[in-house]
Amino acid sequence: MPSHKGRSAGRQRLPVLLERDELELRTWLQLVRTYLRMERRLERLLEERGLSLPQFDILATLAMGEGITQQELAQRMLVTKGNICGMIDRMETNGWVERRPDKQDRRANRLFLMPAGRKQLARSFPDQHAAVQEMMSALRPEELQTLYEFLDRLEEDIEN
Amino acid sequence: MPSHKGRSAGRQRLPVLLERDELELRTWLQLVRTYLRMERRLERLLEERGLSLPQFDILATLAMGEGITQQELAQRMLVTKGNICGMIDRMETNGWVERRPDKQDRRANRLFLMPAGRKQLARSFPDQHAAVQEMMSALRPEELQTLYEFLDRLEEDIEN
DNA sequence: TATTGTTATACTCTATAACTATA
DNA sequence: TATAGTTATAGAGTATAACAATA
Repeated sequence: MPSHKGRSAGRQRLPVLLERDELELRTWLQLVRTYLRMERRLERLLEERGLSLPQFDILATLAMGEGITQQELAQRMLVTKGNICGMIDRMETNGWVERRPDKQDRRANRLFLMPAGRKQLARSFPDQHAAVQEMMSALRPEELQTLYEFLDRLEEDIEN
Repeated sequence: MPSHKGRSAGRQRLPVLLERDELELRTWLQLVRTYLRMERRLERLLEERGLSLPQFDILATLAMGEGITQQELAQRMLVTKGNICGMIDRMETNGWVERRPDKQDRRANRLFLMPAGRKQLARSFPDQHAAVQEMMSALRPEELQTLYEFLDRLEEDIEN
């Protein structure tokens, strides 16, 4: 069982600009490091399936609720509509998703998963899931629950 | 004081692939959302100063310890050496950093901050710091400490 | 007028692979 | 042989801004 006091070679230390022990900043820097480590590993896994992380996110988002518009997708993913347009272009070319014009509002497209997209998600999801389970195993369930609540509260504070 | 139970419009929900309450995955998804929100906000701030987040990271890393090699920088930032080479090119063009050949090992470059780089860091750091402080204010000090420890343990588990 | 989506443009970050110089 | 750095190439993701169609 690893101690959390250990330091390995590549670890960053606090900037010289910080004289005092700045808990907020230290926590943010640790959040970045931890996130990046996990992200890189998950990206590697997805890459084997020919998926980028944003593409996986789009597939997963559509699996949660098909029929959203590109604008809605852009807002959920915190990117611009022009960005989403290009990403959907690529994913539609691959046959993973489909644009269907909205009958009521003819400006809008509704987005749907195609069989190939479902298949991609179904194939890559178990890997992602297993990797996440493994990476999270350093924390006990009650600790995970606490971590989740802390992160949730942080996010709420930001979006307001 | 915001409750952590609230749900706003753009929040994602769990994929349909998940029947049970998967704490690990739910926590990871929340980590992603929280990280992205904070990252976007900090990127906006840096953008006003003409800095990208990776560039800021490099400046901050060098401020922590000048004279590291490109290879060492690549390892700390979890990217390839070719990547670092291009980034240092851009930053050297801007006069922010400098390559100095290592006398002992003539294959290697040692990286140093230039006055303009120090100035960039000194100008952007207070903004970043204040934003981090504000975003982290949803948690009390003892909660921040706990969050830090959890993240640290997670990272250790991954890098081993 | 406002909104949805598209297009054009540009830039950063990222990776891989082949290459040079040095160890 | 192995390592540090460079270069060339490629691609994704991101943004902005101007545009068309529709509301």
